[in-house]
Amino acid sequence: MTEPSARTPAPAHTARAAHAHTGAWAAQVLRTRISRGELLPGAKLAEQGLAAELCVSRNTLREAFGTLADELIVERLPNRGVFVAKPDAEDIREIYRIRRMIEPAALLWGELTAPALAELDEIVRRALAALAAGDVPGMADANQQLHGVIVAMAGSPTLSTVMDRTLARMRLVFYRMSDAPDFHSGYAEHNRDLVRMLREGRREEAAAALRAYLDTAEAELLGHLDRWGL
Amino acid sequence: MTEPSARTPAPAHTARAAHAHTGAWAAQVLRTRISRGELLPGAKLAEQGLAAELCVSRNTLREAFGTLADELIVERLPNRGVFVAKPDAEDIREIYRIRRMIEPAALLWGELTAPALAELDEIVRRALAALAAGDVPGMADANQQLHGVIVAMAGSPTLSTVMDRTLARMRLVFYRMSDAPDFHSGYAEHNRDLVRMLREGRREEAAAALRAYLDTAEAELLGHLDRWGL
DNA sequence: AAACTTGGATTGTTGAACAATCGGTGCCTG
DNA sequence: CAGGCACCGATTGTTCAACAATCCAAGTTT
Repeated sequence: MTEPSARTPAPAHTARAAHAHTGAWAAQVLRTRISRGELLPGAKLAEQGLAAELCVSRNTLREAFGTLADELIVERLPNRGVFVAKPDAEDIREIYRIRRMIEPAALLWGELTAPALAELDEIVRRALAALAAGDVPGMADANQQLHGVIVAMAGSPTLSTVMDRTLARMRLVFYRMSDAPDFHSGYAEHNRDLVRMLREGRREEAAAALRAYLDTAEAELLGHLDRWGL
Repeated sequence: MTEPSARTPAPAHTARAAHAHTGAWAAQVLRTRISRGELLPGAKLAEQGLAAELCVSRNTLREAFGTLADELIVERLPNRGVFVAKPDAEDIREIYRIRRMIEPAALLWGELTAPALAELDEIVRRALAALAAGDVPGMADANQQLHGVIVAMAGSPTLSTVMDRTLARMRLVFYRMSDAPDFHSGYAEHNRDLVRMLREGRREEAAAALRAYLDTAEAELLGHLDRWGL
């Protein structure tokens, strides 16, 4: 069953792409919804309703759940259901443990190509523009892209996937703290300095600065999580 | 869940999976079989036969396939079937890209505890004993354990999982080259030196040595892959 | 009011069914 | 005799309907 699905009142969803595997397609739909904040941390994903809404069988939806659970975007409670992951303090610590390892490693030992540097410059430019415009989502996007490109310097698809999933979990953290103040304003200029060090070949310095940066960011997030409780 | 496993031989009778995650149980069974070399790279995993042998439905087995495909232990060719992964040169390069990042990072920035050091010593001791006895599988095991413990110093379950999966892929590489000469003899003493540097707090030195070690190991594997073709 | 029982809803798993696709076989054509 | 083409069986992709197991909440009993 590829395109058709014309048998049900296709809900507000134009997505009817040629899905290689229906399960993967469903996973991508849910991934996107979660990433956009349409499904907030803690929300329940009921099999019956979702299967009907996506026009896939429960079995196929279940396959998608397995994928998302592997990515820790979703939590599976046996016999209770599937819920959007709700990162707690320990999750935040784990996120930063990962980032504190692979990001500085990529800075130190990754391949520093001209295109990569150009890309970093462009992202920094966008981040500074967003900062000047007070565009918080824009700064958040640029920030995530920058750190993704840093890890991409390692040249490893696997590590880039790990980073992508980690950043997806970071987004869940931010959705949990949507009422907390802005975290990104202070980081745009910091990122600019980081790229400058890289361009000048001061790799050890950049790695150390990034590790310090990640330490303070983690502490700040944990502090706000404490303040805003739960 | 799924009990203490311990149930590979008898196919039919005893295998009534306890109600937990039958899919995860099936995945673990296949993971073990592959890791032991009972299923060699390139072997086909037919849905029908395997489902019958494991006493699970095709749907459940398919869930297990999804898990293993995510782990890159298994390759899924659309409409053709599922096969045990057969790592090629590019896979080897990717494996070492990963290891060259996360292992030295763990050495540099991980937590160097006394129990971890004791564990490393014990593993080195076993590796040297295996070397003296000419016990190649023993050396291979000790080697993998050592590098697993190194990454565990990072304190991150996620990174340890990445490393576990990477080592599982390494095992597939070795199964592909079972006719090639022994790779491990030269590494036991190298690992001993590595642990000594760590114990003396010479972290940068240990990280650099490990990166060099990984470079030569990769080159050696790639060379043998070329020599023995395909 | 606390503990127990019951009922309804949801998940976990299965088996069968059907469409889609692949690999090979053998025929036909040139 | 070589090459291409259509058919055929086998396997995969997906769905459906059913049932057992489990959980949650409400109602009942003491």
